[in-house]
Amino acid sequence: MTVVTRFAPSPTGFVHVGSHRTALYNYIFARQQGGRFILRIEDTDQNRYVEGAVENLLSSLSRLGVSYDAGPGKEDAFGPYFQSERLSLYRREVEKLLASGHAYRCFCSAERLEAVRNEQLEQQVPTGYDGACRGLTREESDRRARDEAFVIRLKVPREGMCAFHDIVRGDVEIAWSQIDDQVLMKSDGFPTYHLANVVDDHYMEVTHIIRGEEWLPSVPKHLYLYESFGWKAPHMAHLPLLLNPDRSKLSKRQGDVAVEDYLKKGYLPDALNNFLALMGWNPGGKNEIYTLDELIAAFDINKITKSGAVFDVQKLNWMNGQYIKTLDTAEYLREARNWLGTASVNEARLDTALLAVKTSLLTLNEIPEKLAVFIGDPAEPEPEAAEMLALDSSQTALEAYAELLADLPGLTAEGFKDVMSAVQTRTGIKGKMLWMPVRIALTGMMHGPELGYIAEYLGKEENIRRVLDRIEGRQDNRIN
RNA sequence: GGCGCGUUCGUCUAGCGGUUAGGACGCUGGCCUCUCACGUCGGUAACACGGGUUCGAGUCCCGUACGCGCUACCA
Repeated sequence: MTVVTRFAPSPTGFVHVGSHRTALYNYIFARQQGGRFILRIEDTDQNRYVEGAVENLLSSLSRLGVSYDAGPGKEDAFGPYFQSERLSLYRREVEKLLASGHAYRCFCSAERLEAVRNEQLEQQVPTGYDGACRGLTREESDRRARDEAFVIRLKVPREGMCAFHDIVRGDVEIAWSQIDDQVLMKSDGFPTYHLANVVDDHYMEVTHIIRGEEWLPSVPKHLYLYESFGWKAPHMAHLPLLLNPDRSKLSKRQGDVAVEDYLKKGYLPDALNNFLALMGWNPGGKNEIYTLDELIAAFDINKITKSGAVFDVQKLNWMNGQYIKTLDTAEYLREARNWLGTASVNEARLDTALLAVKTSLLTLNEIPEKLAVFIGDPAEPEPEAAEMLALDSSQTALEAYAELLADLPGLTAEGFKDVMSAVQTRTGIKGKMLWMPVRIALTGMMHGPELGYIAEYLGKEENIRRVLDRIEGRQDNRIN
């Protein structure tokens, strides 16, 4: 039997990183098993419709390289893949349940339901439907259905235990007495998640349901539905939640949660996938860096972690930095040029500057600030830097540097090292005492990217000009 | 409140009865003939608690505590 997994989000906004992790696991498992991965849009709640949410979802998946075999825009015999386009199917199926006595019509008003609920809350007893319509005869139900609004509820067993196996949790037991007579069909004719997901998973031949832990408590309802229909239930794996640093469920209040937010900040898709895949599953061993293909090869659905995982941005940052470093020059340059923002860098030498900051980047959006050292006039030296500059040896070094440079046709990062060696040979000044004065003269600062890159970026003339500016008593005696 | 799930360094985790409890991030020290970063070599730090079972428990069982989830005509 070929494995079929599905990612079934409801289009209510942006793609949460936790949702993306779920999508990833479904995708990775299907690919690994040589199976199919499908995308189904669970748009059964008309009140939660959000403009553009589907488009956003699709683009998010595509940007992260998670492709589906069937779904929106990729229809096949098992579609359509929008639940809102499958309403007649749900109605047909729920009729079967009504006929077999596994479900019943409920005519209770929203007001009555609320009153019941308040009463239960007050009495401190478990809340849930009180079963008022559960015992209605078929005749009475049919009669009232002609002119009264109703919902259809599942008639769950009242006694005994529901035991099932979850790939992540192992054996789980829940008493049927704890399960409510869940609404399957709303009064607006739309199915609830519970009905729709069971019907669709069956007809779409889904073999493995991989979803968030929040669904674990409703498994009995789903299992009862499968049983009532006479269908075989898929295997299930309920994933641990992603958490905030304070261990509450990952939420907007404590940072970014949308995949798109991270993309906007300059995180690479591969890094994001890698990081998310390792939240809840781990191959063991020293390595933490895995491409999507490597994840597919290494993944083991039986080794998914049980406990929630705190989303640690620091580790994501590190991982993203690792991915940036492994980008080859052409790829990096192409990507980096999209992140210049308003930084006005010398177009002709842009690549030199970009390459100079490559290893120091954690995220691509740091590029403008990292490039600042290359732009405009050198900064005014801090006291410590000015002090260093004033040293006799510094002055000697700078003079030698300017003179030796003047004899050269041009300046490259490589040539810069040669000049520095020559300065050392001539003056005997070396190490920090040699490099610092030059760095300060060129940039005004004591920190920054590798000096050779900066020297190359500025060019011979500008090097000489800046150095001479820092030689005392020589301000009026420029070489240019 | 009820039910369910969970609990190994600060964080992500390895461990599947006998280990000096391993790795990664972070933090930190050294090195890399300039700084920072990179890289590299070290260091720091954990089995929630209490009972069992066993020659032996992070690993199995029970309880307690704490955390989280569910408890809708939302998913």
